[in-house]
Amino acid sequence: MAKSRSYKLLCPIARALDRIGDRWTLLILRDLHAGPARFTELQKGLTGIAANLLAERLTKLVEDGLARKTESTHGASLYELTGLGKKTSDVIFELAVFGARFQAEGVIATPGNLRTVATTLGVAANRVATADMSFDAAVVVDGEHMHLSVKNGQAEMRYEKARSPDLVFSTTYSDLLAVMEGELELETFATERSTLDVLSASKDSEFTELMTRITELLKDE
Amino acid sequence: MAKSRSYKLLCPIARALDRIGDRWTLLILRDLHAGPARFTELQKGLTGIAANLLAERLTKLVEDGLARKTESTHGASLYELTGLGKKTSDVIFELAVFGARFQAEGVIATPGNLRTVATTLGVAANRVATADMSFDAAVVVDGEHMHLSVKNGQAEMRYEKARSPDLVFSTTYSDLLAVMEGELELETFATERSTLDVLSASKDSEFTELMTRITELLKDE
DNA sequence: CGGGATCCGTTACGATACTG
DNA sequence: CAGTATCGTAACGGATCCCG
Repeated sequence: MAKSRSYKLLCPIARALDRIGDRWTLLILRDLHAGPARFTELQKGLTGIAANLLAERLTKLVEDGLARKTESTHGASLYELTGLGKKTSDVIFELAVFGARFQAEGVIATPGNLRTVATTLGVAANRVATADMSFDAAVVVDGEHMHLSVKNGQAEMRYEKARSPDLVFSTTYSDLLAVMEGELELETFATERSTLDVLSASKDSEFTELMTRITELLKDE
Repeated sequence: MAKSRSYKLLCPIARALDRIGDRWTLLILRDLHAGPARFTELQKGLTGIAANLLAERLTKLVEDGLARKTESTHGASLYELTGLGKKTSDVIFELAVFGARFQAEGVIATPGNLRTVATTLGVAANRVATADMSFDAAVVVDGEHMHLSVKNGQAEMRYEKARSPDLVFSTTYSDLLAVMEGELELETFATERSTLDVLSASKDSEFTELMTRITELLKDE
């Protein structure tokens, strides 16, 4: 079971690719970085993946210790990253930064869910979060709920509803992409293309600061 | 020409993988980070790659603007990274860090040349170099010559002979791997398993500091 | 209905051989 | 030396079926 060609080379990069270099594997990890997910949920987010491939990849991720399968109640299996799996966030972040240089081309499939957005924003936020920031934000994109929590210089974005957020930030997927790609001014985006409901005073400036830093991060090519 | 399945997904990570996610592509980039190389030289370093695959991948890298082919004199073609291609160094560095957690397993092929080592050390050095460092080091591993130049907080390792180095550091591939994997103490490595010929005074402490920082970088998992 | 397993046509890979 | 050509094999992709 679980194939995958191995490079069998004595090099850390090759060893990394033997674990996470297979087709789809990094995208599966990407979606898992947004929190535990079920098989069908992953399949929806990874437009076009075949069921057998997703099953194979998940099996290998579990074998390699990057993910774990937790059977919750009545066989409803949940996949989540292990500590080792979470270490891939830096790789994923650098891929996102590199990929942000290119325009989307040709016919593009819309993802079945926005886990991809959650992770991309999450790893970016984690890079720019400062120690003095501390808040819980509900981020709503095209009606899908995400939960960004920042504390102690660490940021984490989960694809789930926030219970008691300090603020609620709402926008659309296309506007978010536009601002990421530099085609929409952050100013316009913040004032006209999104809404920010502040529930807890003084947290909004921290959130705005974080968003500003993220766009700057992607800007310096 | 130049196939490669495309994810066609609206996500920066998928866009990155459409460029550099194909099998072998990241390893080719790895070797190119050690400086311009010829077809056969790349083929030697990438143990096991088929000639047609290497040709296909190089064509695609050129098409995508990550590499360029410079016909020098009598048809002796050289491949080198473009500015865009060099931007992959962060991705490669993070892959190396992640891969360094795993032990080499099973039957492993020895690389035909040590470009892989040059790049791995080079990207690591680039992360830990400080602005006050400035030297040219000749690094010799198993008789293969590399050139590490550090200046203005930037480090670059090339797979070539240094012309006028400030120091010459010699060791073996297996000892280098052992110290990277934490199986050999840096102290033992530096005093017994390698030689350091200082040609220019005061540069040796800078080099030692750099090496210390690299091993520490890989240590904090 | 969620979570796969099985089957099968298509595509990419890998090894070897061959050519300018 | 720098690839191209060929071909068997392995992996992918899509669909269907199955089981709790």
